[in-house]
Amino acid sequence: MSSNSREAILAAAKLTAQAHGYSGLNFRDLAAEVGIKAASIYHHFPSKADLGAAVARRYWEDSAAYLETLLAESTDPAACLRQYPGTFRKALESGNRMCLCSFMAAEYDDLPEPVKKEIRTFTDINVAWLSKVLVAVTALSPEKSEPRARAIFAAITGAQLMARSRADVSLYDALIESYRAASLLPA
Amino acid sequence: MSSNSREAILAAAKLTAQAHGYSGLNFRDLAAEVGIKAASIYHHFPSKADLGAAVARRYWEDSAAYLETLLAESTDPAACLRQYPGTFRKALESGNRMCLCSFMAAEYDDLPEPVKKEIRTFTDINVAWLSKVLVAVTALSPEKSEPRARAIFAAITGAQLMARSRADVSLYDALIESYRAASLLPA
DNA sequence: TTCATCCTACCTATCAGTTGGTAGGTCGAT
DNA sequence: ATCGACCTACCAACTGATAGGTAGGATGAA
Repeated sequence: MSSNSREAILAAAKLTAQAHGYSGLNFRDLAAEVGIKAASIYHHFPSKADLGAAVARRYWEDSAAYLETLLAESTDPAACLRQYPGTFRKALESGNRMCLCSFMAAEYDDLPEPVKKEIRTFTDINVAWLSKVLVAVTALSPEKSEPRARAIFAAITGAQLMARSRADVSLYDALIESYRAASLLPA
Repeated sequence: MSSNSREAILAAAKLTAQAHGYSGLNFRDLAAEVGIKAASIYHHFPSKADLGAAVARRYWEDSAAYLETLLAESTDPAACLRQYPGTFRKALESGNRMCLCSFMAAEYDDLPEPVKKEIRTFTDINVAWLSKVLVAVTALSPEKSEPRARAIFAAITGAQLMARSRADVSLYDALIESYRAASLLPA
């Protein structure tokens, strides 16, 4: 068992943050979901900022691992790229949530610095992955693939936001399809 | 003078909401900025939800008026379309704010219904305008221009979010340029 | 083997600060 | 005398955070 609560707290905080952001996180609700008292969370995380940073860090670590697995298990980078938008679709599917870091990007100015840092890292990892895959898939040079990668990531973030505010996953799919039709994303 | 405070409250609330969202709005800070006491705001707006809805409504009304003026004063729809991303740039320029409705789209699930309604209207107006202009500028049919309009709007929202989280207006410009290069937006 | 010590993982109780909101009063202009 | 615009003085609910305590297991020396 040892420190199982820590994992439970991280998991619950992730779900809440995906739906209500960093400011939507509160120790009492979080504790209730985990089955402990609010004060006990401080045993695992010294402050809300630490908890937020830990959640965001875990989030990009998992994302990075998933993206690397995707590339490692496939011989076709183009197929990986096609799957990429789907990774952001999952959150929308279950409970109209969205990518933790896309959400927190909106709150960015009000975030504690440690949390900001993890959010930036999430973006950087995604842009780097996209850029790498774009070089393999398209005729884009490394210098041109990075701006393109950033554009794709930003556009996907926007698609999540729009689909979420209509509580309509199919709108997300339609937007991604439009991005392909407009050749922002390779078809 | 009459009810000048009402306008001052709306103006201050707009700026705050663009920087910190609906949940970031609070009556005490708002009142202090306007120069009255918190309780006096209730004389003009019966609740926070009403204030939020009024701010969002005023926001899309101003946007709609501006967009129509843009079209009316120009004989070239293509020039209007080129100017469109610039309307979202202004908020980023001054104080790293963003479009009120793009921000509130993130908080959407926690918004009171009257506020949600105004946010949807803002999106609808923008998509309708873009769609109309796209028909005039490109060879897209009305049926194909609306999905494209939605894609453009979503992508611009994402660009705002990304630029804001890096506090870098030039990143916004670069993203818009990438959208044009990828022919999501007409060049 | 026993006992003192320490640690982990929680608890209760409480804090100060902030939130949206209300009750009831003041005051000047019409 | 009425009324719009504003005030003071509250309130309950909720926020992140702290102080101090407890039960139970591990550790290590006698």
